Amino acid sequence: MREEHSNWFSRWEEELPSPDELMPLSQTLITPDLALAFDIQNSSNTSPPLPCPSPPLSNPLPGSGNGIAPPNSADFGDSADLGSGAASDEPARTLKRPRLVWTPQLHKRFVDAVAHLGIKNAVPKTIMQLMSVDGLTRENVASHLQKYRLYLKRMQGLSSGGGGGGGGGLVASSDPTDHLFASSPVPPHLLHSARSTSDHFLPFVPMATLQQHHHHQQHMAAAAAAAAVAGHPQLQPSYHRQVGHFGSPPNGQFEHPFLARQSQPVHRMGAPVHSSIPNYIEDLESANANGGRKVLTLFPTGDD
DNA sequence: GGACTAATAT
DNA sequence: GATATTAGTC
Repeated sequence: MREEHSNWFSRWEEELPSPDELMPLSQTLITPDLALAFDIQNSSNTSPPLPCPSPPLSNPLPGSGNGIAPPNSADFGDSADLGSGAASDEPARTLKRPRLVWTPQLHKRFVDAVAHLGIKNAVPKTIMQLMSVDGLTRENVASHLQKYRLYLKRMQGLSSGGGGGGGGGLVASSDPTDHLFASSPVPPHLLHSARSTSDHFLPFVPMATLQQHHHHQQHMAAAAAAAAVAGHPQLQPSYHRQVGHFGSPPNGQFEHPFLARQSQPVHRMGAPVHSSIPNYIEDLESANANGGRKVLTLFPTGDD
């Protein structure tokens, strides 16, 4: 029974798409037209070599002299309407980003991050950093986290035999309810109601790297985790936030998915935790959802 | 002021 | 129903 713990993660890890599988996809959606329209050239690419092997930590500081994509550039309200000239320039900071769609893969990554952090330390900012998905904002994560917590709550209620409510005989097994959530296994320790950092389940998060002088407020554990996440110089997963805006390649360069594939020496140690969370690509889909809203879909390549 | 959560809006 | 946005709080 206890073995299940190491089991679930092992299985889970296996399920995780390998770096190879994850890389592709990316701008496949950027049609030649778009590229032309924006004068985008596929020179090599600007993204960092990313020799980072294990943890998906990264230092989310755009300011780096990378020359990579600045956090957010213009985002056009209507991508299709190149002519609109809305954001071609660089105003855009104020424009709204496309609605994010949580694909199963993206959600999986999310769960992975939460699992690694432990529900207690799993707060939007930290999760976001761990996921290191470009274009993903704290708000995105916060919103999703809110829903996810609700889901966990429900799960607990159901499995706890509480069932008092009109559950009837419904057990977790038969709940097609949250399709998305159901798509990813919920780490057992998440259901047990938050343990603490000291829990035997902390994957990486080397406290040794604490170098951030956090101010006050909030528990140190969270800060520690965050610091660890942010304070890893060598681990630079994928960091470029250029979501939803094909339009303004900061450097006028776009990296090619296939070209940019980072070689991730996924070395798995005995430890069940610490899967390498590679990189995700985003992809913009103009769905005429609401009065001309666009839908942003960050999706990984590889399938599940 | 930043970040978190819960509530509410779209 | 899924996300985004707002509001209150720490």
